[in-house]
Amino acid sequence: MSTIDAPNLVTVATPAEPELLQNDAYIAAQNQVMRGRIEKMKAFAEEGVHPFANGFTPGNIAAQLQQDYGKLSAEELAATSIEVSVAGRIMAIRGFGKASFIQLKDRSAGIQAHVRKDAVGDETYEWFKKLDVGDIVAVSGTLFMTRTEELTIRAKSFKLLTKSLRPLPEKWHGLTDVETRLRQRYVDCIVNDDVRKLFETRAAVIRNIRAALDERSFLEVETPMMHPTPGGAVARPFVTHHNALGIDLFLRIAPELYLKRLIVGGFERVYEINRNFRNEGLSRKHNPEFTMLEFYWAYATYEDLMDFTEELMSDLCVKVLGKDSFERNGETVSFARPWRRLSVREGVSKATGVAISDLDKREVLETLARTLPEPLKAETIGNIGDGYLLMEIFDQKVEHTLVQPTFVFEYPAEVSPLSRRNDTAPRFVDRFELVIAGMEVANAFNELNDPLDQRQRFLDQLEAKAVGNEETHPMDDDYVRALEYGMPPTAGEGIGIDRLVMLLTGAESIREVILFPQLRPEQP
RNA sequence: GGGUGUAUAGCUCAACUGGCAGAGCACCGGACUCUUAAUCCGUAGGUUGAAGGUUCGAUUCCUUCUACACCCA
Repeated sequence: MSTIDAPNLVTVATPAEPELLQNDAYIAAQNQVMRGRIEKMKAFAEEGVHPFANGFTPGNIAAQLQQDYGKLSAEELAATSIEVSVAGRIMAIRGFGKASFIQLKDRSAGIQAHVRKDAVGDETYEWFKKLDVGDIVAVSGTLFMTRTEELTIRAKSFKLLTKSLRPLPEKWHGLTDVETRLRQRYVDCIVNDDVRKLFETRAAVIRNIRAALDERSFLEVETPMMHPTPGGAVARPFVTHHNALGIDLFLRIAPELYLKRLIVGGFERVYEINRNFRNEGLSRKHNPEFTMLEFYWAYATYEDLMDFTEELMSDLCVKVLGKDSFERNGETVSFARPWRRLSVREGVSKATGVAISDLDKREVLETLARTLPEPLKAETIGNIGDGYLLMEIFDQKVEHTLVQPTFVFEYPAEVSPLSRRNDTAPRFVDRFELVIAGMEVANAFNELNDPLDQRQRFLDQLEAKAVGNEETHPMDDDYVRALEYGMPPTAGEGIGIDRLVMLLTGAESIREVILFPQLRPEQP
């Protein structure tokens, strides 16, 4: 157990003083509170107390102390005389003249300390009174229980570790302004415990997914983030430039084609959890960089992936939330298996009242497309194929109505340039998307491994682009070359980690589950 | 890209129809040795997001810009 050397506050003879500390103009430019804290910092430094001391190792963390001793009675605790030391940020100071309570917070939890003048000495107590909410300090002493039954450290000594110059937000209302919370996420994390919890949950989600895949002999790999050809999805990429090579590169929009190259390479089961970048609008569901899991599984089918996804996610839900359901927008979303499986045409048929067989008729699709909530322009309708029309109708009429986890399958081949065709209905591909609470959470399919079909699909995409469709996939000759060596029959899936975390944490916006979401630069 | 709204002290918010810019908390000073938003007394703290305009006078009305939120594309 570490102890704090007395005298408590003196750590070095004379701390080096930054030039700005002597710059009156700089100090005068700060607000009242900061000026006061800079003056205190100066006073500490002048007395040889380093305001940014180093080299203290806490012997305990608050949560462990609370767990081990928080339930003992005052008498039991008094009998033990436990010596502890903690380090943390001062979140509150309640002074009573010759004694004070301070509330500390470390990475694990909060704990209270009681500092008495007669216990630490007059001089030390005078220094103690110069501490501010926000300062980071070390405290050592013995544990006792207050009359209100709060576990408390009876301070024998304390030490300033880090002087805080900026005041924290108000203790009662806290920090609520969304812009400030996101721009100064560090402050958000200091004062909003829910935010810290959310990101612990996020880490648990990723940890559990990784464990589930590792258990099943999937190999975690890292593929390029900078692509010469932006592929694996259809989205506008960010462009960057490599000086030495003299070429433009694209931040990846998906790792898919590289992971499948690795299936060709013989790994058979691979996954990657990392960022994708898409140069598109920002919204509650979209951040330009977002985290995807993609995994590829040789000798499995997309039906195997439905089973696996159900299992993975319902287990994950129980591990993270302790139950297999949660509330969202006033409805209970249940992750209990099995999950609904719905074909695109079935969904559209139910939503529109049109018979499934009629959804193969061009004029029926065109009529539906003209009567959507956001009707397609006549020009657009004329330019796009049946599959695009069908999916547009599905997206507008069906997707947002799917609250419970639903595997939507039977996608048109023309909107799925990388998926394997269905053996009995080659207009469609063996693909599903998982929709939960109206959000696309996963996308999976049997991988197209026929190199000739793949080349033709890329060519079809080029043709679609030539007639004005902006959302098309570019040709990737090397990927086709890889397929020409032979890729075993494989199913692959992508899961949007941010959206999954949104569901499991109740977050309404993707920005809440990303530590530093993209914002416009602040005004200077 | 379009529409609506918001921007005032470190934080959370007021300021009626255009008439001296305020409160709570935090800060600073004082009292107080079991508090939990501690309490009590006192002081101080402002480029009202930015730039223009109207007016005797603008936080308030007008224009433009910036950021953020929500809705839509």
